[in-house]
Amino acid sequence: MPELPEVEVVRRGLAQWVAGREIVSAEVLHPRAVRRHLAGADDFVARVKGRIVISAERRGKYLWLPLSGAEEALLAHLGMSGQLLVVEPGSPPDKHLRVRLGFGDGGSELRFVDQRTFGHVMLSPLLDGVPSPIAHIAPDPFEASFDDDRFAAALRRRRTEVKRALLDQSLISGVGNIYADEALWLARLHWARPTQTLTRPKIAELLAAVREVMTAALHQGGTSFDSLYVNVNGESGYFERSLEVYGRRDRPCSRCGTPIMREAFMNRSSFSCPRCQRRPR
DNA sequence: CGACTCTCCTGGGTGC
DNA sequence: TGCACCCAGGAGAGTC
Repeated sequence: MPELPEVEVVRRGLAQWVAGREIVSAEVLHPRAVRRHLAGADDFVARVKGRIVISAERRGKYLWLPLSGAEEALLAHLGMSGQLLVVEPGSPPDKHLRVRLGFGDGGSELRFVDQRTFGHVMLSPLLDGVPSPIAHIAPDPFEASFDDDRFAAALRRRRTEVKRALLDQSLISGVGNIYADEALWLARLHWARPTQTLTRPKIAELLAAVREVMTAALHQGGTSFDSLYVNVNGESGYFERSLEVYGRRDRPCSRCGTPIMREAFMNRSSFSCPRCQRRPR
């Protein structure tokens, strides 16, 4: 599942392999992939043609490619299973190929591949450099505009559980189920801890944990990156080697040896150490 | 507005 | 071997 670190690896790949190139052809193979482009697939195709990709940007789990001409960007979200692949033209089509872009230099093409189709691409206006459909989400914790004190104040005003708040992209963007569990483990917080009981030092510790697990993941994701492969779909190797709790039910906590437990929460899984992360009363 | 649930989707795994 | 079912989960839409 691509969260902030995986999406950042993709962004770097796009900046390296796609920026500066002119889009000359586009093909939408599955309408659901452009469902948020309300003017439709034909409009999407017509409007990306002839545009030069200026750069590759990211906020949280969203990626966008500002395009030449009007203040517009090609906005993408990978959902659960989305990949952006840079491949040689004519290479065999992937089973779940949804959108294909070709470039004027005749070189590699950009493919959006997505098995579960939770991801999407669209063309959207840029307002102050940010695509309008994501104007409502908060900066991610690696942006200069992310304000730790503001986050702490907003978190303490909430009347909810800390994990639910971490997953709320309007409070902090880029955190998904996996890194939420990992950061909570590192900060020794149970996912059900009421946000209004968190002290400011504890929130600072939690933010540091979020940054630490994501930075570690980014370093590992970056190392598996090679020339024509812009995909990182949560399969960078970080999953296998470095996760402390996610997906590790019944395996020993690396701090205390207690078996990790899995609980259902928000229709998904939460993994935690019952000893290091005491459930609130 | 805040808190919360529902819904979208596919394919691998599992139990009978 | 077939089939029903469960599970993974981001985030917008909808409810209260």
